[in-house]
Amino acid sequence: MQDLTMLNESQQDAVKCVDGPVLILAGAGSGKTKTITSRLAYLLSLGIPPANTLTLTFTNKAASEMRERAMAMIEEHTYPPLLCTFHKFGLLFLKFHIEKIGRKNSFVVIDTDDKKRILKSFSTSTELPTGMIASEISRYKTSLIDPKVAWEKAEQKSYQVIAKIYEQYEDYLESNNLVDFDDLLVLPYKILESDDALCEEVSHRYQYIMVDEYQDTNELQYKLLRKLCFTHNNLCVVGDDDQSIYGWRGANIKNILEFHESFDNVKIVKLEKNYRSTTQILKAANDLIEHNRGRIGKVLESTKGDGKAIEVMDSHDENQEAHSIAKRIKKLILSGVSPNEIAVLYRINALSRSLEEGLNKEQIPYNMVGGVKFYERAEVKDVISYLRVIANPHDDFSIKRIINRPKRGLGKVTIERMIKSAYDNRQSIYEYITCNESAIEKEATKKASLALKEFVQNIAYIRSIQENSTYDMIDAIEESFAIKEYYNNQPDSLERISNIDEFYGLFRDYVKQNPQMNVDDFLNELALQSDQDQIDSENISIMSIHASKGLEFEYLFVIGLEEGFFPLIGDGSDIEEERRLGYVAITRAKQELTLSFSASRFYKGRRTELTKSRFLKEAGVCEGSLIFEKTTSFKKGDLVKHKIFGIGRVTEISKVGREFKLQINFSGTRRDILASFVEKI
DNA sequence: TTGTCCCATGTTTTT
DNA sequence: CATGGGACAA
Repeated sequence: MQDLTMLNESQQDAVKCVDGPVLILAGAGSGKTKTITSRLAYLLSLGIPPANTLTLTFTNKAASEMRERAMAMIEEHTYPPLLCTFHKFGLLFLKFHIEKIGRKNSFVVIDTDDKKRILKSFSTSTELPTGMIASEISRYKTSLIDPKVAWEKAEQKSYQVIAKIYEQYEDYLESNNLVDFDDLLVLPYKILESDDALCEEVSHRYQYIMVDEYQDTNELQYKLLRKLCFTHNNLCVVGDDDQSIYGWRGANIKNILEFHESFDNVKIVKLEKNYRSTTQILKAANDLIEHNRGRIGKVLESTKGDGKAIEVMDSHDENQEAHSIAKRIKKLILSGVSPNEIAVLYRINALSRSLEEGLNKEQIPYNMVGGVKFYERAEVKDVISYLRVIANPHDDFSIKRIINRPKRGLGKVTIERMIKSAYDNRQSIYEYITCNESAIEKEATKKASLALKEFVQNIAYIRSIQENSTYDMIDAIEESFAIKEYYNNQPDSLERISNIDEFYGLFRDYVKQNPQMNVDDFLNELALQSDQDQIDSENISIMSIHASKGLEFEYLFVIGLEEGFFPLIGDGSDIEEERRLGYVAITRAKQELTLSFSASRFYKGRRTELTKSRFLKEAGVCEGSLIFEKTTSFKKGDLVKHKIFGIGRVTEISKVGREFKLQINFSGTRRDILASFVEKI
């Protein structure tokens, strides 16, 4: 029997509830991962075969962390339980069952960027932004609304347009045997729904299901889970309604709020003991989240003692803010704090710029989490497209990406014409080029048709190498297509080339370690991979609050606590979700928390005056009105610059209403000017 | 076909 | 400010 003495009472409760639906409300820092992994180990120790369990997470990072911790607890010879992301599960499922809906299991998984490219290639005339079309389509798909219904339901013209594009998109995916991220959940659901026998078999197979971060599940994931557990309802979901911060991308907080009504005899276990933060920090978090109405309700209790008071820092502008934070961080590091115990969080990525400058000035190395993902960089995606074409030359989608990269003298017109001819001939682009040499010579310039001929020959050549050795393929690719050479003459060449090399290395490693897998498997696995796990343990971290979920730091700074920035106000913004975001931010801190706001910021090309965030007051860390009590960083004697009058020196400072008026000496002429019109130099 | 310049635009992000 | 996309010239 699994040893549970390391767990507190409620954690043990959660672990021991094996049968039936269980909701574990796990507050921030309450030992959630420990509880889930212990529960998994406990299930196995009861004699439940590992293959009959299924544990689902949202990110690969969470999945691997859990796997690691669970494996440490269970006996070594045990067959590993299935523990993966929702999407990986969908991928595995489709590999086995996609043929039931008349598709081949050699499908290719496309990412968001691919999706947008496809959509862009359709919408020749619409003014609708591609991103918006993409997210609407995603919404339709995850709500199981097919294009026809979408069209019928569309009242506005723009939604009719979207419905049409949606239809075209679905046809495109099917005819090219592509699968997008939504399909990884939608298609398994559709298959299960149309095949009761299979549904029963699958449900029977996964006798014990656990879901992590349940507050982030969407409608479709809920439905899928219902299918998976319908014969037994042994479903254990773990989450925190106060940490639901992905509503904007379809997460449905109702899933967790109404879990006890959706299933019969739900057992609820609350984990409210917090092992992470001091009482002061938790009090602020509790006070803040208290202001939300739509929540189950729980109060975190600290085990770490009172701690230091939360500090509220105010600055004149973002540069001063960055400077002060950099100096504080420097002091912490000099006093012996390890840099990896320090982090700075922000609500929107745009705020990172000034922060980075401030850290650079103090020569503090930092590690920015998030940003452009490795596998999403243009140069890496180019190489991936080459691999896809080599694996399957009829992959028109990937051919289109690389056909003129490196530049082969093919223009938009030539390519379009060729695609159309290929389409009319019912051939793939590759087939068309190989079989219709004479037609191409008529359609394209001499240079272009020669280039095309060489292109398909090279592909065929590499395919022949691949049959003998996948490993040697890389050299042949680089030799034939000179992708690195191409990027050599582009901006950021050094970085791009090293990314390509890194990717080549990854591919070689994969081939070595999985000799039985083919290129397709590698590519599909890649599509589901993100690379945020490489947090550099040597440096301090800076990241968005979203990216900080699940992490913790001894010393934490949160910047940009101003109305409009945090809470962020805009269309589609939800004040309760903003508040939950604030809750997530605060609960990342273990020992010391500093909240910072600035009287003004330079954003979207203009300087805006700001008032401090209502969250400061709601968290009880800042008394007084929301109207920002202005300060000025100008001193008598400062050199300042005015757009018209040029450089001058401050001789007098006074207050006019809530503004500051400076008397400035511009080479002998004294003028009264409002502080916001001059810059310090 | 490709390179350059100007204008519009501007959350959060995983799979 | 900084980036991307469209228009236009070479």
